[in-house]
Amino acid sequence: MAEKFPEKYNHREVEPKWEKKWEESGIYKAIDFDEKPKKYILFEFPYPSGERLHLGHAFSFTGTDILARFYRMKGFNVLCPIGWDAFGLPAENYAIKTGINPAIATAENIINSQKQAKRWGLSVDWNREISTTDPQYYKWTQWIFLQWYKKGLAEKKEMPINWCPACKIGLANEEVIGGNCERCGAEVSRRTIKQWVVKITAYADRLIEGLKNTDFIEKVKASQINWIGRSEGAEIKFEIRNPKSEIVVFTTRPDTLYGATFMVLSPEHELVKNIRDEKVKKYIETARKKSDLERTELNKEKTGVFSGLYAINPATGEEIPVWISDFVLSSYGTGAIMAVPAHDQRDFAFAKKFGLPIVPVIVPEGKWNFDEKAYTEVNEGMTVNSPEWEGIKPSEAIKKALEWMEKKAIGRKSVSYHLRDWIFSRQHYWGEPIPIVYCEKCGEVPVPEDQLPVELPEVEKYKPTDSGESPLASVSDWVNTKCSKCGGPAKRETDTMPNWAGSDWYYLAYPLADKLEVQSSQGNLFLDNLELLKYWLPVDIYLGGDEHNTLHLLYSRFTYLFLRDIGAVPQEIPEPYYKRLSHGVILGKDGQRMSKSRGNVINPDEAVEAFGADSLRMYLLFMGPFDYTMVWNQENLEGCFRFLKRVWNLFTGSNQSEVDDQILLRKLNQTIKKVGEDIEEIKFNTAVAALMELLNEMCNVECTIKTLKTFLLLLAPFAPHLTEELWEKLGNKFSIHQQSWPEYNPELIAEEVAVIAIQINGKLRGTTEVQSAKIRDQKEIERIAKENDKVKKYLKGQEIKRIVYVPGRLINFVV
RNA sequence: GCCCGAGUGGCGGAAUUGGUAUACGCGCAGCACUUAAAAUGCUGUGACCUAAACAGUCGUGCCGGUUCGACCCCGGCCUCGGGCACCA
Repeated sequence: MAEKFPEKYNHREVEPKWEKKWEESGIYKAIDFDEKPKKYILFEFPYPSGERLHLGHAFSFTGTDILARFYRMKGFNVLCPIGWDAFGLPAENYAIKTGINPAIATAENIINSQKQAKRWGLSVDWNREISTTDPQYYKWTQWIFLQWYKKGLAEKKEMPINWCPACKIGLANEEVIGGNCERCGAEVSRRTIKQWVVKITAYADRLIEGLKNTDFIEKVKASQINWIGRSEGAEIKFEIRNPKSEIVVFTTRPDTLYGATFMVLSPEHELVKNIRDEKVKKYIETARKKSDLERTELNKEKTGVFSGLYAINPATGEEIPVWISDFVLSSYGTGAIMAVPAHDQRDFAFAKKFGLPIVPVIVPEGKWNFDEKAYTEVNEGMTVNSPEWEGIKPSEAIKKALEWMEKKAIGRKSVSYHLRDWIFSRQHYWGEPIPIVYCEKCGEVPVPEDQLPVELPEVEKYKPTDSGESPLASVSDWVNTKCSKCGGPAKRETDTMPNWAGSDWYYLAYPLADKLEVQSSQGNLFLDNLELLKYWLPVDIYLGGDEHNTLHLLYSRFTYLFLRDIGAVPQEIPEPYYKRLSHGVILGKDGQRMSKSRGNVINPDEAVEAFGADSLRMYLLFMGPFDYTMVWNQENLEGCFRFLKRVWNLFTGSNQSEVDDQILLRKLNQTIKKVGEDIEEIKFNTAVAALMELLNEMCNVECTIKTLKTFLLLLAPFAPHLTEELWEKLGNKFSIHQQSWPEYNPELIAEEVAVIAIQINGKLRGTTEVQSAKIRDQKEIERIAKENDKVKKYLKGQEIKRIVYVPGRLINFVV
């Protein structure tokens, strides 16, 4: 019998007590090369901002923590780490406002965030904590960049970028909010400047193919594939006689070549640069001034200008005019198109506006008015006016057209991608310096690897300079350096890396965390530790938000594939993440996204103070499916608090019995099965419900000590503090979180009696209880069912045409 | 426009993937304890019909289909949420 402990459930006492003990005892340590099977469970590391960690963090971290605790109990060597993605704009903006060095503000925020995370009862391995702003960390972020550089995947290039005229800096796409600068709100325009670019497009196909080595949920795979946007088609050459030149276009519809009645070049196209015509020059000038937003928002009304050039349609041999319009993008395909207004809606709109001819080369099966709309169907209709591929389906004509073009050497198969190369420069201060110097003699020179890291110097002003350069440009001590090749004077690159750079490889840093601190300048973090990486990789379960399903996931997968190509990560492991799960979003109680301006922000720390971390954890998981968008409801949180109080009171009471209650034993075994399966399937809400059901039954009877212990074990991942306390009070040794997950007895799960539904024509008319042993005996069930009074009533005077019996479930009489 | 996801009581959501719709929780109502309230415990709670119980009818966004049987599968819509978008 357990001792009596009649005091009230006091989370304020219980929770900090155990958090301290867990920290001192280090029970959540992940062990390198342990014999137990490993499980690498990862949540997206947070950004430690002045706002502290928010409810969304508490939610996703808790979900991850349930998995970590569960798999630990299941006998796995679990790695569940935490770190800080600490470079980035918020810290820099804060520095601009206050003049406080971002390094100091960030360090402070990290301390506060650590306190929060610990207070939530997360079972992370704090020995492996990392921060992207630590020079020993970003040394390797820079090293990866140098490897790209060596392999020709990183280069400095003239690129059109988003430009904020007020802040005088280039902005990444993610820093442009609705066409305006995220920082100052000014309207963003386009500007071409020299930028570091990483050729992620070289990996486009492999990033698609690699998905088959993962177990990502469908929507994640879909978003990756969508973003890459692979499309197959053809490149076709169009000759220009005067002046002699040619235009190459990319098209997915080579079958419509006979219908190409004009061509369109993007304003940035090479050929356009030599045209002297005033109207053309003017058009190009206005196009340049337009922001991306304007260019795409004006999609209703097409603009354009005739170039004065004519090209030869290689199929018809006819001359067709070449136009210039900004609806053709310079960054996709070849920056030029053949326009087939009869079979492309955009070309159609352009032709209508400028009175260009529309020539159908595919006839639909039904009626079609080519004066109203383009016909774009590929799998229906028949080609016409196309001597080389006449009278066949467009999809077949595509193949024939390709063959014909290849034979005639005017075109070939080609693939295009929506994916663009990755602009890697930022004119910000608070980021990793790009390890390149510019020597007067030798030109662009990479910093030798043994001189890494190139440390970020302190600056006085965090705003960019008037020239649009990074604030680093003004630190002359730092900028002026020596060339590693010739020893002559050189200047450092002053652009820094984007926020993605540090998060590209952080999942590799956790297994290597202790190596980060002690590495020598000669050693190589990756190459020297391949075996360790091989032990821990891949990440078994990666939990994150939908907002990172495309870019972060793509960039980090690309980084991994690249590192694998150069042998820096294990060859045996093709992808960094095996399973990717996305968590949902919690809205404020008004059903709106939480934001300071709306005043609907729920502070997780307040909830923890009022009801305890365990209550909050239970509630976050119980509120709905883990990947749903859900609305915060304080009353439901209190319901979970009540549940924990009832648990406490049950254990406080002295209603223990010596003998197992058979009904309870069955429920207990069913619950062991259910909770375990639900956790594995990320159905936390129903796992919690099952625990509540079990508690309800336990409250109605006297329980054995064994039952009580088992219940605690099942609850342990969800309410780690409470269960640890009660575990101790039952007289057990520390810690409940080092116990094994309970096993269930399959024989005890089966119900003794089955309730069988009786249907007439599929409508429920009654139920009957049958001994489980008899459920296979259809004759017997039929007999019992027919004796049911209600059934008798319905069957009276009816002829039974058919009887459907589902063993143990229902019997249906068809009359 | 394209690609995902979702529509179930007063509310959040369950439903062994074709087999008794609404588990669990919240809310609400009643009762017990209390001088009273809070807390706690117990009972009830889809709608309609009925004095009530029984019985019955309806019921998972809408219309139709398949099936002995459909929240679940098929066809056609509607609404909401998220992402992408002049990508040739």
